[in-house]
Amino acid sequence: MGLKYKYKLVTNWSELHQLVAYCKQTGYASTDFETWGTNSMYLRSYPTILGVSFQPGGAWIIPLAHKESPFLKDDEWIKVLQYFGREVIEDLDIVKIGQNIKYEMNWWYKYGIIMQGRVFDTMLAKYLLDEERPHGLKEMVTRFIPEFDGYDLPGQPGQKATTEQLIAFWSNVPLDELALYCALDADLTFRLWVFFERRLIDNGFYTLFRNMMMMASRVLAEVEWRGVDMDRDYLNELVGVYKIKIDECEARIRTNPIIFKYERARLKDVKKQMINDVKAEILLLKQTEGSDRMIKSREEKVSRYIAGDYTTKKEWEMVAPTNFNSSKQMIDFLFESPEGLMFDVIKFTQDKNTKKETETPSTDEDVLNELQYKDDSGFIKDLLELRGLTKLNSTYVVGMWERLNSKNKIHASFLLHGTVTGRLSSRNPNLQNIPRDTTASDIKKMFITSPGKLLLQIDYSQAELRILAAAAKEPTMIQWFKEGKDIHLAVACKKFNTDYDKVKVILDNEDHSEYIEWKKRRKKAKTTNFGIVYEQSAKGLAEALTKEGIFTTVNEAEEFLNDWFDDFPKVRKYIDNQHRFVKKYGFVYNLFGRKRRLPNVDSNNWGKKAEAFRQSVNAPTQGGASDFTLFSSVLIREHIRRGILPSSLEQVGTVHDSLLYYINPQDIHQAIPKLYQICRNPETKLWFNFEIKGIEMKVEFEIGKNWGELHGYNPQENYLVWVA
DNA sequence: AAATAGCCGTA
DNA sequence: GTACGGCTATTTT
Repeated sequence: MGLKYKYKLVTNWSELHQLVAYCKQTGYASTDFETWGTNSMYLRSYPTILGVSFQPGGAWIIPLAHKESPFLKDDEWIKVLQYFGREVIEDLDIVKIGQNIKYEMNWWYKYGIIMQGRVFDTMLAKYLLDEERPHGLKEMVTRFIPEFDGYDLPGQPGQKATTEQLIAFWSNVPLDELALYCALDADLTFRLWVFFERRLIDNGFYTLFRNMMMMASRVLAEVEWRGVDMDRDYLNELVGVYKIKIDECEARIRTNPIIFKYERARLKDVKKQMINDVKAEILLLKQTEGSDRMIKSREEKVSRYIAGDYTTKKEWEMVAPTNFNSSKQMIDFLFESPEGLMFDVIKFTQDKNTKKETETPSTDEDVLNELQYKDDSGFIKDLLELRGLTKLNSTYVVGMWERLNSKNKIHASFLLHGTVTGRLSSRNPNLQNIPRDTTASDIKKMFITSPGKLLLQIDYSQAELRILAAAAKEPTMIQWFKEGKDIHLAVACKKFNTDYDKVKVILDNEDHSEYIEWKKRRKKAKTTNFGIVYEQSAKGLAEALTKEGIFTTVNEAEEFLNDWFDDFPKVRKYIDNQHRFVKKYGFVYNLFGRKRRLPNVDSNNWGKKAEAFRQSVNAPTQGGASDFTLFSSVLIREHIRRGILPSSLEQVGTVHDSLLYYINPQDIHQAIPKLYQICRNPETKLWFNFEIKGIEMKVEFEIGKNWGELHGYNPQENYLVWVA
């Protein structure tokens, strides 16, 4: 980089006092940890240095557990860190600035420091101002402070580096090198704050930033720090069960005569090809003088191949048994090889950049389901089963097992900047895609509670449709929601011109002659309702319904959609309005003032353009619904802090429109009515200066000992006996 | 070693 | 037909 940049190294307590004094004087502290280990929850991880900037243009460095640190003896660095934490991080009058400050909060937790007072996260500021990735500090510096473009700590291991490589690297970075890098991080973060704060205010995002994003950041830091408890014994059991299931399934496939035949023919071909390749080489070598030795070695190779004697890794790979996890190999077996099944290709995969079909045949679940009818060997059925099992096993069984720490907990990260709509994302692991019990009834049961506690799940029902109805001011839909009707059923009743209460009676009686018919009709309506939110085409809706076991033609789906819009004309109008708006301005807002920029409305690529228009309707709907959930979690935390909700209530997760908590059983009956009030009608007027007219959100409560076995809240229940 | 492709789990 | 993240195989660097 060749930049002249100075930082000040703190080498004794008097300099530390000086630094604290400066922070108090300016009222600002932009901080950045460099650490050994990326996750503060790991017992063995620790911070190596802390960079602190109290004004733009420079930074001080506090060496902590770094091996050149002057505070190594008797772990004095912990006292140093805690002193700075108490004096600065816990000082209500000092503004804390950081890039991804939730991460810093979790490091402070580790040493008993609770970040307090005003907090400013440059990453989340940037996210509100521009929701498209990347949101990294490096990228922001490139964009906004180009004179520092490209600064970095050289020689960092890549993303796939092993633990050993990471240890080797981070244990050996010299203090001066690390300090320079860290100082730049802290200083440049400070400089970004300077104009981000201004821009947030100018663009009308300040309320959303302060009252939602920064508050949620604290909520999620606590969620991550707490982690979720896992049933290790049960998980161990599952590991065994899945291994057996997969082995059996694979054995069934391998002994299938059709595979046997294909495998033999394929290996013969491969071998022939390998030998031919070497023979061609020999022919080529024979034209050159003095290559006798090379020819000799290749002739030996040929005889080795003939004898089936392979030595190199590459050779073994070529003659390896068919890998049923490989879509490439499955394409060969299903569609291309004369020794295989020679099915007609059903569809091709889609290029996600151009949104166009590729030339690669698809072997996804839909395709296999269709092929299953033409396959009498049983292979497709087994392949579908194997796919399902290996997916569940690698991601959720072995995957979770590998993440268990010594306290039988898992600490995921919840990202506030993970999506373009305002939803959260979760990773390491993703706790938002754990299979439901209809997919795999055994997986969710591995998520349990701490001893003596119960799980409490708060669900928003039909959140997106309610938001859509409110945004569109659609009177019929609003009326139905107000009456507490099952919206999907109500839509079905309207469509089939039948009285709602009459159908309700039918659906309460499984033996009724029209029971199945109305079940189907409700499903049809539900799928259509979802389709509306995504702006699905008639073709897409027909496919979706057929997939759900309700065969529908495109014409019929089109009729269904037309009827839907006739019933809810204001929704059609709303969609048109969104399209007009985005065409005019290139962006849309949701109820909370969150912005979705969609420059692709002017794209020359038809597919991208159409997608942008769909997003102009979906983003505010999806984002609005998730903002309600997120805001509820903020309010719940505030009520706990004020003592209005019990302190035993601890959030452990969230999945888009539901919140997951632990709670002491004796607190449940006291907490539920308050939670109901908070979630059903959050104080949006007070905090965000808007109200949704006429619509109240609907929340449901479920309680259980594990995530896989939840039961609806019952005011009469004695939950104390559940933990006995 | 890193990036991409395909598939599939969730709301 | 919106919004994600993880795993595995394969291709690219």
